[in-house]
Formats: sequence, C-alpha cells, structure tokens
Amino acid sequence: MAGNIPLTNWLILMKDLLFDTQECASCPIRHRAVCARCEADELKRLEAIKFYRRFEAGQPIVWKGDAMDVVGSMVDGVAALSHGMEDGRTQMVGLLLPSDFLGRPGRREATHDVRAVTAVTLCCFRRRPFEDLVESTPHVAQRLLEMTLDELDAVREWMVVLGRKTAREKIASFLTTIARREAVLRRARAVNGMRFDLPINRDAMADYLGLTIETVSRQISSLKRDNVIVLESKRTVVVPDFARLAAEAGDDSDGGLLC
Amino acid sequence: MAGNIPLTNWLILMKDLLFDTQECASCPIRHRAVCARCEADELKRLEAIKFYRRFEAGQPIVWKGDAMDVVGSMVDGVAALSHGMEDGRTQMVGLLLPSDFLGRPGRREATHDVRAVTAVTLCCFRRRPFEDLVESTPHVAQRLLEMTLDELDAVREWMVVLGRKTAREKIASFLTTIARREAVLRRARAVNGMRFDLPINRDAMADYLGLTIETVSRQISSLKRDNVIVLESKRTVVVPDFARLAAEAGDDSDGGLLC
DNA sequence: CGCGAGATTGAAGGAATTCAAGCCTTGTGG
DNA sequence: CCACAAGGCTTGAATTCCTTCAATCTCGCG
Repeated sequence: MAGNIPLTNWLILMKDLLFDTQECASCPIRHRAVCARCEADELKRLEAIKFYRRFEAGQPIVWKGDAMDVVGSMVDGVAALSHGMEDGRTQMVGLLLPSDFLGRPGRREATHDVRAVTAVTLCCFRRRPFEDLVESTPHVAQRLLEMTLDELDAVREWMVVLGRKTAREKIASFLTTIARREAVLRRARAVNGMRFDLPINRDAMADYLGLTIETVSRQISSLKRDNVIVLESKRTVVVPDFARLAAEAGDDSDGGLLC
Repeated sequence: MAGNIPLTNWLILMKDLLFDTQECASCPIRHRAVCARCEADELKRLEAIKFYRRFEAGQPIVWKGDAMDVVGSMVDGVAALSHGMEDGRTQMVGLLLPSDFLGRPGRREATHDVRAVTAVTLCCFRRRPFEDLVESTPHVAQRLLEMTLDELDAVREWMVVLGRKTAREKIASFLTTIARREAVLRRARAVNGMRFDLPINRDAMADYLGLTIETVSRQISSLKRDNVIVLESKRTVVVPDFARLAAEAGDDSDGGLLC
C-alpha cells in the first residue's frame, strides 16, 4: 500500500514531519516575520497554535472570495497575490517572499487569488486564535502594523513603476528590486558582478509589471544586447554594473545604496 | 495694521481659532479616523496633544525626504500623496480624504510628497508623543492597523487600474471610486442619477491614473458622448446609470453593491 | 473687456500589443 | 539512445492605443 503513494508525496510528508517538530527558536525567518518582536512567553503562545503547510509550485493557495480560516508566514518559497479581471487580464498585486505575512486578521474572505510560484512552506495559524492573539499580545500587533506599513510603501513604489515607467524601465526596476532583496537576504549589498536567479518566469513578470510576455522578452533581450545584464541561463542574471542597471530603472541616482 | 492682513488670512486665523477650541466629541470624522475606537480616557490623552493645522489649496504639506515631526488625520479637504521621478514624470500614490491618516509612526522621513489639493484641515499630533500613545493605547494601534490594511487593499485595486486597464476604463474606474466614496460619506449607496463633484482637476486625474491630461480629457469627452456620464460643469458629474458606468470600468458585475 | 489657467480637440508619431511563426530545453516513450 | 512532444521563451510584422505637439476653446476674475 505504501507503494501507492508517489515518491514526491513521501518527500512532502517527510518535510511536513520535519517542520512539525521544528521549534521557533531555530526558525529561519524568526527575526523578520510577524513574530519577530515576541518575548519568550508570547512565542510560546504562538508556537502552541502554529502548524506547517506545504504547497507545490503552481498550486493555488487560496482563491479570491474563499473563506480564509488560516493566516500565516512565508517560511520558504515564493507566492504571488493576483487580481484577475473576468476577461482574463490579470495583475499581480503582491509577491510574497520568506517572512512575508499572508492573510488579514479581521477579514474572513480572501481579497485576491494567491498561488505558489515555487514550492512554498507556510507557518500557519488558525485565524480566530490568531486574532485573539493580536488583540492580547501587543508585540504581534505592533510587528504586524510595521510590516503592513512597509508593504504599503513597497506597493506605492510599485505603482510608480506601473503608472509611469516604460517597458524597459519596468524590467530594469524589477531586476534591481530582486537584486536588492537577494542582497539583503545574504546580508550584503548589491554589488557589481552580482549573480541571482529570477524567482518567477516571464509570464509572472508580465503580470507583475503590467506588460505582455512578448514585451518582457523583448526588453530583456534589449538589456542583454546593451550589456546592462548578462544571462547565464534564462533565469540566471549577472549584473556587471549595478549603477548602470539602476539608472536604466529610472530611479533616483544613488544606485548601490540600500537599507 | 490689521489692514495689512488680507481678508483670506483673517478667515484662516478665524477658522484656526474655531478648530483650536473644537472638542473631539463633536468631530466630524470621530467615528472613522484613527481615534475611532478610543475610550473616553484614551480620547482625553489624544485631545491633550492634538492641534489643528490648515493648508490652502495647492500648498505643499511635506516634501519627500523632509523630517515629519507631526502626523495627523484629515478632517476636511483633499490631499495627494505623490512620487516624482527626476525627469518630471509623477505618479500619485495616495489620495487622502477626510478621516484618512497622514504620516507613519516609527519613521522620521516622509517617503512621498504630500500636497493639499483643496483647502485642508489636519488634526495633528507631534510624532513622538503619538508614537508613545500607539505603544500604550491598544485601541489606537488596532485602529491604525485596520486603516493601514484597508489602505493596502485600496492601493492594490488601484494597481490593477494602473497595470491592466485601458484609458477609458481608468476614467470610469476613477469615477466609480469617487461616486462610491461620496455615497458612503452620505451614508447612502451609489444610485442612478446621482451627482457629485470631482475632487481633483484633470491634471491630478492624469497623475492618479498614469495618463496624460489630454487622454483624460478625451476619455471624459468620449464617456460624455456615449451618455455614460453627463457633465453639468467641468467638475460636476451626473451618472444616469450606475451599472453602466461600473461596466465601463471593467469591474466584476455587481455594479451598485458597496460596503 | 481681456487675460490666463484649465480644458478640449486635432493630427502625427511612437511604444506596446496582437497575431503568428519558430526556437530552445526538458523529459518521456518507443 | 534518439525522436519527438510540450512548455517556456524569443523574434518578426502589422495594428492599436496612447502620447506628443500644437492650436483653440471656456470660463471666472481683476
């Protein structure tokens, strides 16, 4: 009977098991997630109600309008929030990376579709107990407010990209964003010669930037042709001169500077 | 010497005086602003540190990068958050209406330019005392989180408009948004035949929607020609059939439904 | 009245989309 | 082990929609 379960599912089960026994103290996103400011006792309360959930690449996490009975933190992987119009046009409105929070306390219905772009591990809490926790533990509420305000700032930057930048600038903006996030993750800064993988495919980039897939492809080719970037594979980017890329993005001067 | 002070300034002084003596209990935005959930004692603490400030139409409130030593609630008027690129392109990233909150606790520097679009009255708090208050009074923090999450949702809707809608749909979307806000303010719903004033001029609409002023003008004319809207003046709109307008906006069916 | 800011309209040009074809890469079955 | 199918990506040509540049209009106000 064990033979009936495909290998990949076994691996998922094993990974689930692994995470089930994982303690917050050793969590890779402990210092940036919604629990970042928690004291030991608060963390204990969170730990008591948490559970891990895993999604494979491409799998939907929730659909717009669905009841969301869990909220949670991205532990690993990439997920996309998007909003679809009924004629098929879609716009990505959020890109969830490790430590980002998914779901909204105080609202039952999902306001957007959420899909796992790569394999995703989510540290989940049932919504109701979590809401109680937000009410009663100020450090969770404070951190959540801080994260939401940061998200709002990021989304507003993104609006400038969507509303006012050319296709070439959009691509360059996306690349600098990813490069910077990558650098932060490595606790370094974006430097000349840095290499990184694109977290999403051309399709998702088009959704992110409000472009068609063809335009995305053409502009990437154009930046490559002009030696602003080097493509080691379709997904692997090398940036010979970061200031040059930043300039192509149309952002204010500073270039290498970041948080 | 009194003769040296222009009449308009006198009126401002008088209005300031009026507001200085105003009590929270009679505040028009009391039930929707950041203080909405406050108990009597919490309100007293807020009242102790608040003061009113007034800005004339067109006046800058803060510049990007400036130190912001006050935060506050919009009591009256309209203000625009916008982000300018150095070559002159600008994108509006927020439209502040009465009860909206301006400023971010926990950050000193303004992240965007803010400008009064109409005459604005702001209920201000010095940032530091307010931050202490956020730490110590859970109802302020909770309401602020709720408002920020609402703002995030609104901004994400707006991203779909910027990224995926045509110029005509953008204008129709803007009109439905304003119509709905107007209706909510009147504690009614958007109905056929409703009339409202546009809070901003064509220039600001272009900034809001990521268009040029000419395209805004053309699309308004086009909607007028097709009897989707009637213009009683350049700023006064009548919507004969609200469902029709909503359909032009490309939003999902429902039409008249709103919060 | 006439000025000027805000708004409208027209014509030409350009950037991104659409439609269509073809190219890599990966994986699967013969 | 090779062939070939399929998905992701690239490229080309034609078209569309929005912008740009320029001229004209409207309306409130000194």
